[in-house]
Amino acid sequence: MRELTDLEKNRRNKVDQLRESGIEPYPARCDRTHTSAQAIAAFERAVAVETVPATVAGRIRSIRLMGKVIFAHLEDGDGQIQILLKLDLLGQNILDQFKNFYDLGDFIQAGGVLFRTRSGEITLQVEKITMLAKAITPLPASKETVENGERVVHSAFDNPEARYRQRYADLAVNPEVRNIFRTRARIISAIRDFLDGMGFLEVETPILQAIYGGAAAKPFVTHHHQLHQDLYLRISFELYLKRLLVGGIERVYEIGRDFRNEGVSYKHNPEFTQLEFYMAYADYRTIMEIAETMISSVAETVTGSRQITFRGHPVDLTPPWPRLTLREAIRRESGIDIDDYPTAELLAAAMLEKGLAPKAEKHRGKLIENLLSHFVEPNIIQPTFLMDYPRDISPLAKSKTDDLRTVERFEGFVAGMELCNAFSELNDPQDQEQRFLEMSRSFSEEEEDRHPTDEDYLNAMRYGMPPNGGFGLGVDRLTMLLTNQPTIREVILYPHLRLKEEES
RNA sequence: GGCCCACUAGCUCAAUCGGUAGAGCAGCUGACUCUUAAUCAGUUGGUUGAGGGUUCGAGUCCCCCGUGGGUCACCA
Repeated sequence: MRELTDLEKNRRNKVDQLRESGIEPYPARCDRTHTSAQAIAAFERAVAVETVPATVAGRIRSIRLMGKVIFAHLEDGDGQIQILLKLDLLGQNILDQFKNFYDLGDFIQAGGVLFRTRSGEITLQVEKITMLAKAITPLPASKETVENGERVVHSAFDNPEARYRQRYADLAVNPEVRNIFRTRARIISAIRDFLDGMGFLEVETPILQAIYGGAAAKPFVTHHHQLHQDLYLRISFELYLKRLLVGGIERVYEIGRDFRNEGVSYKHNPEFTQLEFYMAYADYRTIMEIAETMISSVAETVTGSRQITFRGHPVDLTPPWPRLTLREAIRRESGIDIDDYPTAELLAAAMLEKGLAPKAEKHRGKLIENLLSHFVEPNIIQPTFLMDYPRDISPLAKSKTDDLRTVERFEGFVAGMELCNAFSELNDPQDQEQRFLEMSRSFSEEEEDRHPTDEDYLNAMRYGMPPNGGFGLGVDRLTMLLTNQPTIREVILYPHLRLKEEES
């Protein structure tokens, strides 16, 4: 247990003193009649005909002692409202009690009547004031003022580590952080509305999986004690969702958490929120149209526009998005035409000339992915679909009929990030079995990267799976885009942080 | 995992060449009946992320560790 600071000890003593004088500093009930916004609206509606009584509740965010009068601002979920305590109305005892026992950060309740101050601010003239929850630890100091219509924050609590570790304090003092998460919730609602409107069924599939699959990632491993069985946290929903197509559900989606045991970065968190949907009788071209329609309409619902600004760049999400083959995009950005280098060795040599240092043991598809992430991805600011990917990095996608080395797959890029990934799903059980075999062969040297073959998935597919298109979207990245945040940590409430060494 | 940067009061930040650790806000005491970063006067508060070293003397230089940020690598 951490020792309290002097400031905290001081406040804790106030709790004791309040109790000694018969006041409970943490009462179970309050009787708020208005939020701050409701109170202000009620006063504006009343047009000074009558007095408007109201009881508001919230956190004390500022106090201005003026001798025989005290101004303060309360903050609640709707915003802030000013309160005024006057000596002639409340008496010396109440005023002294406020001065001695009420601090910034305390939750209080204030009842009285609304009026407008000389400077024009709608304010509650307090008749009764009650402590609702005494704060022991002072909030990280921050003061704000409005200058020329701009909100200026002084001494803002902005150390990223402290903010992420103590997100509660971050949210309490930084309203713009609260807004990010409101927007995030609206994004997810908008996605649901969109898909529900198309007749998709939302489902939940296992997070604990005996056999993981559906993506290229290392899993987290856990263990079921009673069953004596290792389990993996899912790295994707894909294989479970597509089984549902076999079961006759034609349109299905899931929004949930994936877990990938890999490096963290400004666009990677070990757990992240993914949307996947699968649609029978659709192929990747149909999915592409749905993707651009969905993302742009979510943007419009949430931000009011299909044109947004991301880190200073105007980004226009209005469909249709440009479509470009992966081969063409790489050729434009790097000068390498991958079709000129049919083997991994030749391609690696060409990449070496361009200043890349590809690992010799990589296979060709991985090298192409390298080219994509190095030359192409950072340069795509406007939304763009890259299509037609190498078969050997797309084991669940259907090959193009005229080119067996290439599959019907696309990824959507915006603002230098991969946002979504989709393909015409492979539904030929023999082909799928073959792909699984190829995968386990080509990675047999690196135990760590090997993925187990999901026999049951093949069983399902042998019952017959309708042709379908599938789609995956990084919800956190979409949120970054629509809230203009430079790192994924800003759009995840509790991003992964290393355990901090405790001092004993 | 590599490299670079940061870590100083509750918060945000200073501290010259290695020479007494400082400011604003918060806190505390007082003045003030329309303030809103209120104002004014006074005042408390520090194991400079941890540990070790060099030195007469270390926030500052060296070593090591921790955490965070950035970047590169990794990510069938």
